[in-house]
Amino acid sequence: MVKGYDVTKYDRPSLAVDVLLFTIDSDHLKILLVRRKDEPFKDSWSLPGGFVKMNESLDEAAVRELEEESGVKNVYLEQLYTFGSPKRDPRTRVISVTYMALVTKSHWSLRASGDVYQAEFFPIADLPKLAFDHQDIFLYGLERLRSKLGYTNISFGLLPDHFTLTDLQNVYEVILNKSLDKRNFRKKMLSIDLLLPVGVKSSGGAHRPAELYRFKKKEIVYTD
Amino acid sequence: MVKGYDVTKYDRPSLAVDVLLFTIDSDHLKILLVRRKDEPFKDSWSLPGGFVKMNESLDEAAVRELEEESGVKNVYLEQLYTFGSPKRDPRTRVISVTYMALVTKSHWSLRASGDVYQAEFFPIADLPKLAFDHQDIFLYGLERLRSKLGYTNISFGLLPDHFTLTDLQNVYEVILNKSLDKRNFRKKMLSIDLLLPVGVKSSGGAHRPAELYRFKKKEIVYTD
DNA sequence: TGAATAGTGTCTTTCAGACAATATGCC
DNA sequence: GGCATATTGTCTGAAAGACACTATTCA
Repeated sequence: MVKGYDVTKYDRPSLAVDVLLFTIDSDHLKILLVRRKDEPFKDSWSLPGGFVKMNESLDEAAVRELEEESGVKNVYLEQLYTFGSPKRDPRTRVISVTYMALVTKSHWSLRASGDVYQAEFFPIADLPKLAFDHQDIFLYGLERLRSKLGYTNISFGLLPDHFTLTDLQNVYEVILNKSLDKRNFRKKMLSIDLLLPVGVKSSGGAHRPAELYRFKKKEIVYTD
Repeated sequence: MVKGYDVTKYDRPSLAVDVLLFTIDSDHLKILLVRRKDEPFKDSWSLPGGFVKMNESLDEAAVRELEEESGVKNVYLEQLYTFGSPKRDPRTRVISVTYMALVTKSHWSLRASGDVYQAEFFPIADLPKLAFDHQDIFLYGLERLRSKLGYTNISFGLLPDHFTLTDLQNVYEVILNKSLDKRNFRKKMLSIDLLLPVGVKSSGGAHRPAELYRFKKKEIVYTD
C-alpha cells in the first residue's frame, strides 16, 4: 500500500465515526439518537458521531463522540462497517467508520439540561427519519446484533452484572422480536459454559425468587 | 454526526484501501503480495492497496488498486475491517479500509515484465514478513474466509464456472487445512440448494469422469 | 484387466424444538 | 392458602459424523 507519499499531494476525504448505541429499556430495544444542530439535515435525528482526531484510534474516537454527545460511557464497542459512497454526505466526501455499542440501561443517564446536544433513546420500532445514510447503518447493526446473539455472549453488554435467566431470556426475546420456549432456552444457556450462579434474588415480589447468574467473561466469547 | 463543518478546520488522516486477495493454486491457498518501491518498508512485501480518490467509492478504490498493482480483475470483493491505530503507518496518520478478494486461479495472470509493480502469489504457510500491520489484516481475513466457508457459498469465488464435487471439496480442505469425509461432504453440499449439475467431465485421465456442477448463484448466499 | 478416481448408504450421536406440571417464596 | 414466578424432563425429528465398498472410464 501507500506508495511515494506527500501529504499535500492527494485530496483527502474526511473521516468520521458514527455510533449505533443499543440498550434495552422497558422491554424495548432502543437506540440513541441526537438532534443535529447544523445543516445539512439540521434538526434531523442522527446517530451520534463526529470527526476522528489525528492522535486517537478509531475506537477511541467512537468512545469520545458517544460521551461528548450523550454522556454515555462504559459501553461494549464493536466496529461494524465503513460506509464510503462518494455522495453519502452532501457537503463533501466523508467516510464513516461505524460502530455498534451496547449499554446496560442502569448504566446510563443522559446528561441533564445545559448540554449542547439533545440526545434521546428511541425504540427501534418507532424511529424518526434519520439523517444521511444512518438508516442503513442502523439496519446493518441490528442484523449484526441479532446474528451475534446466536453464537456469542454479546448479551452481557445489555445486562447488569447479576441477572436471572428470565432477564436473559427477555433480552433475547426483545432483540429477536419473538418469544422463546423457557425450558429450551434455559437448557441451552446452561449447557454452553458461559454463566455462573451467584446467589438468590430476594427483591422481586410476592413470588418465588430466582437464582442470579453472572457471565464468566465480560468480553466477547464465541460459543460455536 | 458531522457538526458545523469547514473543510479546512480539521486535520484529516489519509485514507487507503488494502486488499487481501486469495486464490487456490496447486492445492495451496495463496495471497497476492506486492513489493514496495518506497520507504517506509522499502522492498518489503505488502498487500496491494493505495489511497482512495475523491470520487470513487471504497469498493471501487479496492478494485482499481488491485488491477493497477497486479492486473488482476473480476474478483469477488468483500469489505473486511478498518484499521486505524494512530501509529500503524510511521509517516503520518493513515486509515486503511481493508478488503478480502477471491479469484479463480484460471482467471488471473499477473502482468508481464515492464510493469511498475512486482506482484507475486505466496502460499499462506510460507509468507514473508509483511509491511505495516498487514500480517494482522491477513490473519483477520483468513479467519473470515474460513468462517464464511461454513455458512455461505463463498467458495464460488475460488472456482471456475464448472467444477466437480472433488474440486469443491478440495477448496474446503485447502482452506480449512484438514481432510473431510467424502460421503458426508457430498451429502451436505447436495442437500443445501446451491449447486446444479451440468454435464460430464471427460478430460481427466485413466479413470471414471466426474459430474460437473455449477453454483446456482455467483453472488454471496447464506445457507443457515 | 488394472489403475485411478467417482459415487453411494447406514448407523449412531447430538442438538433443536415441541410440550406441561411441580416448586417456592411472599403476602 | 393463594398468587406469581421459578424450575424441571421427555419425546421426536433433523442434522452431523463415523465408516467401506461398488462403479466407471481409460490406458
